[in-house]
Amino acid sequence: MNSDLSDATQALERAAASCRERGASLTAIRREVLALLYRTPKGIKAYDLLEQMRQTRGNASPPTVYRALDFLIEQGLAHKIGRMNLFVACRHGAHSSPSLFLVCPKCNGVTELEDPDMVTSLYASLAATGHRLDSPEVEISAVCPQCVAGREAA
Amino acid sequence: MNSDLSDATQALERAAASCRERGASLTAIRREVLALLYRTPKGIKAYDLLEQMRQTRGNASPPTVYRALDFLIEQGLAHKIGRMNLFVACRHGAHSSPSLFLVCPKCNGVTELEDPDMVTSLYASLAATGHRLDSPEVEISAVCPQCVAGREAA
DNA sequence: GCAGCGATGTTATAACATCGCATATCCGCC
DNA sequence: GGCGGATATGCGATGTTATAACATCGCTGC
Repeated sequence: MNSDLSDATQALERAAASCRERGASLTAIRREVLALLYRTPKGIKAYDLLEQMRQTRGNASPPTVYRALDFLIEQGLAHKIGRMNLFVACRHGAHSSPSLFLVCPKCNGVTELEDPDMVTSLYASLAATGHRLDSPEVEISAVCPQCVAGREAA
Repeated sequence: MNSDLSDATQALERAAASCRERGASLTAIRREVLALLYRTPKGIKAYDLLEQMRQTRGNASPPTVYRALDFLIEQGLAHKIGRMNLFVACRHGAHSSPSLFLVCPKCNGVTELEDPDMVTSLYASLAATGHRLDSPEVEISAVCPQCVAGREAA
């Protein structure tokens, strides 16, 4: 039972473990931020995150949030979506392959697309021009199914 | 002779013509902004653009620049690179297919990659998940050849 | 003239992100 | 136990990016 809750808890445990392996530590603040990211799969803005944080931690300030986010991104546990200034949790524990993020311009939601063929194809194109893919984030602006169907669903 | 200069001039003429076709007009301000974009193929930030603008147009303000940029983007003459808050001119007159931008995290440079196969593959993946590609901009963080070679070239 | 309209000017402010420095906390070491 | 360094946090100010809101200008058609 209690699927969501225990899923999130397990994910946090895994995240903590993977940090430990690297000699980093998932402190209380970072853990809270990561938990909030897990709770908002469509992505969340730094200042909305800050507002949430203040409910349990009244003295939270912008640096509190940004430092935690920077840490999580460094650890590969989260990503930043540049276009929308949105942050999302990474879906796969050890982002083995780069991720494609679909950012919906209508509702600002972010979903992650995993498509190995896509990634392979990308790599080939990049290699051909001498580029090297370095960040595991590929952002694509695309209208999400809800907004395609409902014409404004958020 | 005089390759660059006349190239830019020709590009501006083409841009003006394509605006006219749509009932839009490439005014002096917009033309200046576009010219500046042509001169900085690796992309430029809005406030740097503003600074440039002020040299010939002392009263330029943020909205001056942002409105011109919005217009150029609407007309498909420019793109915004979300991750870096960078603006670049579009390379192909009438962006028939979406563009792939390679953003170098080392030097912040932007290059545009045209790869029809890539785009086809992308479309297929998106369609499979119910998404619809709406913006002609796809940003990919990738180290550019110079930085791959030189280990910090900017 | 003057209404209508798109473009521009101008001021202020919203939204996003970082700096700099002081303090606290953890951990290994003596 | 106490010291010292590294890491994390608190906190205020500041820097950077973008838009809101409203006034004005200049053209075009009537």
